[in-house]
Amino acid sequence: MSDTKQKLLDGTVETLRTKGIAGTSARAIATAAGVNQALVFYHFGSVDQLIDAACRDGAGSRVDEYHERFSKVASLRELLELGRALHTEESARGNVAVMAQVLAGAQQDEALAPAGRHALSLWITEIETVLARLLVRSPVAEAIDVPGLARAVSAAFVGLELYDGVDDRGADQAFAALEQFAVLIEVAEDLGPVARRALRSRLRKARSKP
Amino acid sequence: MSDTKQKLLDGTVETLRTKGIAGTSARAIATAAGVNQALVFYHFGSVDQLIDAACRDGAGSRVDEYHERFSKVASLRELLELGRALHTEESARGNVAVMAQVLAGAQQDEALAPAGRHALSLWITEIETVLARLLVRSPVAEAIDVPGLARAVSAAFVGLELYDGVDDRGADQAFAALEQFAVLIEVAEDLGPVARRALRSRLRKARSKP
DNA sequence: GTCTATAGAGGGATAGAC
DNA sequence: GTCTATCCCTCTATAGAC
Repeated sequence: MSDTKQKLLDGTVETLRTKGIAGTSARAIATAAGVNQALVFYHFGSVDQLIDAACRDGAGSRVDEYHERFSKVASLRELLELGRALHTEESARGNVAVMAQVLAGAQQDEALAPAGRHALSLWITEIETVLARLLVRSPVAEAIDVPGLARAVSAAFVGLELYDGVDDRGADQAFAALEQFAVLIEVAEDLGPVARRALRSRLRKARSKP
Repeated sequence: MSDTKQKLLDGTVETLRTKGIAGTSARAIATAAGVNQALVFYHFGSVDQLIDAACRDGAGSRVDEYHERFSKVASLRELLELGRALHTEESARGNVAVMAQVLAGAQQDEALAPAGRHALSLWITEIETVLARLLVRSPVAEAIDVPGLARAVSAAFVGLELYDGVDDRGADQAFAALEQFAVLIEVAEDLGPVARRALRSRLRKARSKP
């Protein structure tokens, strides 16, 4: 990867973070990257294609970076704690914010949708793996579709990022409530055999008549 | 409220929905509203101020509209069902999508932040009221901060809206998982006195050493 | 209140020199 | 690969006629 191409990729992430999808133009990106504006089109064809590439590059390297920490998570509470840490760390570096901007742009711009979908899918896969590992043989996993839950958690994370941008105290409160939630599930995980059997039968009943 | 002002408010919502925050210009709004572009500035001063007004107007009337249905919700499962119905109905009319676009824009544009915060706060208040009513005297309410949970739910809803825009099948899966989740909590709500006492003591222990 | 016209900035994209 | 220069478009905002 040539130096200029990487500068443009990094400059795009930077611009999306600081100016949002509405302010991300070829000129703004080139300024952030410290290169000539015409190089956006020479190397990537169009602004949309550059955003696509930058989104994939950024999300890929960031997920790789967090992979080890995900793999060490041993409980739902720890997963929520990692989520909160990730939220804090990434607010500064801005990868979740970038994904939120691309997703917002992708609602109307078909060219951005694949990148947004792909970036989010990387996080979903990571979270799905952890959840599957944590919930194996638990009554919770019997009741809940884990891939679906991973998608809900990932989407919620993006929403919390946007909420944090307009009300950081409210977002803190939301994160705190979710951590209390994790405790609740862990308690359910750890029920004695009698309660567990009762829970299972209740869940079966609820699922058979949805 | 003059006819033109209302046309501009409606046109702004329409434009945010169909073109996103990046494509919402005075000209685009005026075209959608069927009025002259200069009237944006005559009536509202600037595009940002018009978006602010439109966001408040749209969210206010939509929350009013759903208020009765929220007040009739009798269980968490019904709340999730209403959430899913709301998501489906609003995908067409676009108020949640509009809020997502304003929140995305508000990350960088200080002028949009109050409107995004306000619109979301209306939904949060509604959900908080329902949750407080549903969880009164339940072991769940003892463990979880209800205002925080309402914020998490509302933010998650915005994230799911964005996710739906790039992967509607994945979003469906996420909603389904959350509905299964509600069943799980209802089961916990409905434990016998012995299990309930055990749950409480576990929660107390978990909270005392967080 | 509503219109036309326009200033002045910024946008995507390309041609062509180096 | 990189640069300047440029075309043509859209943008916000305002001035001024009606």
